[in-house]
Amino acid sequence: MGRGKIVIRRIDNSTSRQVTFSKRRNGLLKKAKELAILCDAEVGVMIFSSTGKLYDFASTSIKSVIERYNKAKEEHHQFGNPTSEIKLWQREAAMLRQQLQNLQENHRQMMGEELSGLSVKDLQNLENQLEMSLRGVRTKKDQLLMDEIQELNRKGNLIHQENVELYKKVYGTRDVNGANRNPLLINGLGIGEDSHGPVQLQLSQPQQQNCETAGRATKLGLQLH
Amino acid sequence: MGRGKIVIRRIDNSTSRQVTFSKRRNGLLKKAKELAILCDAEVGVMIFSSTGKLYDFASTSIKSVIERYNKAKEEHHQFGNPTSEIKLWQREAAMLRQQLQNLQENHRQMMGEELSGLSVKDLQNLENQLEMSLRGVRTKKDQLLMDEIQELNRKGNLIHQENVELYKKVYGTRDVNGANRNPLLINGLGIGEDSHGPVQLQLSQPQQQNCETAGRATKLGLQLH
DNA sequence: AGCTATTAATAACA
DNA sequence: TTGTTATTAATAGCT
Repeated sequence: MGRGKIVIRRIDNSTSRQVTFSKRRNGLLKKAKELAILCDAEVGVMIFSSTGKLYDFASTSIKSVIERYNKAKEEHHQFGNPTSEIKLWQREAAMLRQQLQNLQENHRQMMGEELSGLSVKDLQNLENQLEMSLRGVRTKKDQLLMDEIQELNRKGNLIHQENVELYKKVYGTRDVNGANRNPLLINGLGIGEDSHGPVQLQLSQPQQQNCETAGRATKLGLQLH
Repeated sequence: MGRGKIVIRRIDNSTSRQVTFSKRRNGLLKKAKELAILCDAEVGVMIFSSTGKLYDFASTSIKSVIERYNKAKEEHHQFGNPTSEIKLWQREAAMLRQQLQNLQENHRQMMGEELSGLSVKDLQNLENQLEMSLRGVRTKKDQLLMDEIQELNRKGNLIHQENVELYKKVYGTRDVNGANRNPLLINGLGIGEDSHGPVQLQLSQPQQQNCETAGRATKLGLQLH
């Protein structure tokens, strides 16, 4: 229900993620409100943004909803009314520490460290993941470089145009394309030796090749057309 | 969004109200799920139908959401109660959360996700790291496979020895090495067709080759010596 | 429970 | 951030 279809998967781009969060959060809260009114239901919604900010809605009150939830689960006073706030924070810290530890172990393995204890199958999975990551990174890098080159071409063309105009002004309309070549750097970048037109740069090959593509020419470089 | 427009007001007809409740409840839960996934948020929804039945969703767990909610509310009213120990634990948790977030971002990049925002240089560094990791993982895997093969060889040799002993017992000392070959699987593994000695297996090449090593033989397999 | 005609939500863009 | 609009998604009214 937008300009395009999307798959439900964490949005990579942080800005888009925030915009979508804001819009969908409002949508969710509105729907919760409507459900409560239309169907005479008691509804509670709690949302924490990835930055930790809280947004909530309750048709009655969050307190009431939580109490009713606890009652329904027959776990009175289990979560709603912590005895010791300090203990609560200690548990939070312990949980975070645990998460951190898990992620750190995972991270070390992805760094190629601490591999003892892994089976051949584990290692194969890790290897596949790394290969996939590598492909992604290389693709992204190639893309950036291509963009850069395109930008350079654009600028080169502008300069070339400018020079052609200048040439006309200096020499009038006579002999613009003929012999008696102007010593001016006609393309504005000073690398197109024989070119009469605008410079065109591009990657001669994908930036990096996977092993599967080995055997083809692999030199990375700029090529003039 | 239906055959006709409706106003948000309690539906009088009990049957319609129940049908609408069922449909919109599913819609709300779906939207909550999507918000959590798309925007990396922690979301909890609790719904009580007018008949008192409970329906809920939580991206983590209702328990976690409620605890976090309580914490957030307490934090907000904490001005009057600056207990030093609580603040200590809060800072600890905040620090851990920060660490976790940093590591998560790093991890996502190593998984080849969320690469927008990285420069070509960043991507090059990441690529180098991934290549290094990949080499480490492959080396470790090769080592494990080599160990496995060595163990198989050891066992194979033991079996071979045993068979030689049995052969001697059956045929006495005559013609142990001569013609009239025994149909017994003399090496105990059934793959050494012409071998007169113990079987020797080994990796013909490193398990995987990096691009740098492309051009050398790359077939993975077992080789008999 | 299914099926559409419609409305509502929202993804992409400005 | 806030608004606009082309599309998709949700769903109201029926079967």
